[in-house]
Amino acid sequence: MKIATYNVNGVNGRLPVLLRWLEETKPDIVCLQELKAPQEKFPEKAISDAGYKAIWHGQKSWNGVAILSREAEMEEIGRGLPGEDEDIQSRYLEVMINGIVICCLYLPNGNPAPGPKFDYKLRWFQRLTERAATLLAFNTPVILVGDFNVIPTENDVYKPERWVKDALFRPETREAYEALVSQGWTDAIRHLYPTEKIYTFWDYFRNAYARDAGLRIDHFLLSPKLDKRLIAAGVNRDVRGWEKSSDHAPVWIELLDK
DNA sequence: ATGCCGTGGAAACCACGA
Repeated sequence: MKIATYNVNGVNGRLPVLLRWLEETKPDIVCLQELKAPQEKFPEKAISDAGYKAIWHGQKSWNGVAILSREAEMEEIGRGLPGEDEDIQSRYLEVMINGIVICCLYLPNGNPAPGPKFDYKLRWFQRLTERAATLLAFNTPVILVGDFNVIPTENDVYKPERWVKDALFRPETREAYEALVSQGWTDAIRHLYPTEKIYTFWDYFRNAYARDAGLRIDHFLLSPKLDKRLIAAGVNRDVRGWEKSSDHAPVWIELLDK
């Protein structure tokens, strides 16, 4: 079973690229972030014609997450993170597929930091960590997947010294990520590739992709025991080089079917 | 050190992203 995540940066503007990538790689489950489309403007027909069922949580202009499934039935558990009633940003969607809880997330960017946006990022992170603990307590397989907007370590960025004051790499952010992971989660990419330079995002500016000036900010966190089913993982780097690409590349993992 | 590009929505510019 192949599961992928892709921050599309606009699901409608990205539709040709998204459909080509789905056709070429045929993941079984897909988590999308940054739909940038209201609920009624999600391209349901095109996704359906491509062979995928979809559940999505849209929002006008910003954010938005979706989960697609090619064959397996998919049941929604919930949308939005508990813990802050006034939070109306569409950044979290939770479904059950094949006995696995899939949590598709788009963690706030948090810049400029410090400031209210960074405070929101840290609050959101705390809520995610609480939800993650709740899910772990059920002892069912869970995957936290998506755009975390976190550079976990110096090995996950082309030039760490340039990012130390950035909301993606500040100590508070890395500590929050470490606190979450230490609940017992496995960072799938790092589990298989402990030391390699692996990036999932390259800025549109300054020829970043050609220079390989990238960041690793899209992650799969696997609940205990699920790591034993992890057989492969990678980044579809070439997609970042396609015409009209997102600034993120798709990331994928392959799990042993149970 | 930097929003230089890209997207969406509204309005012919601006907010926002990382």
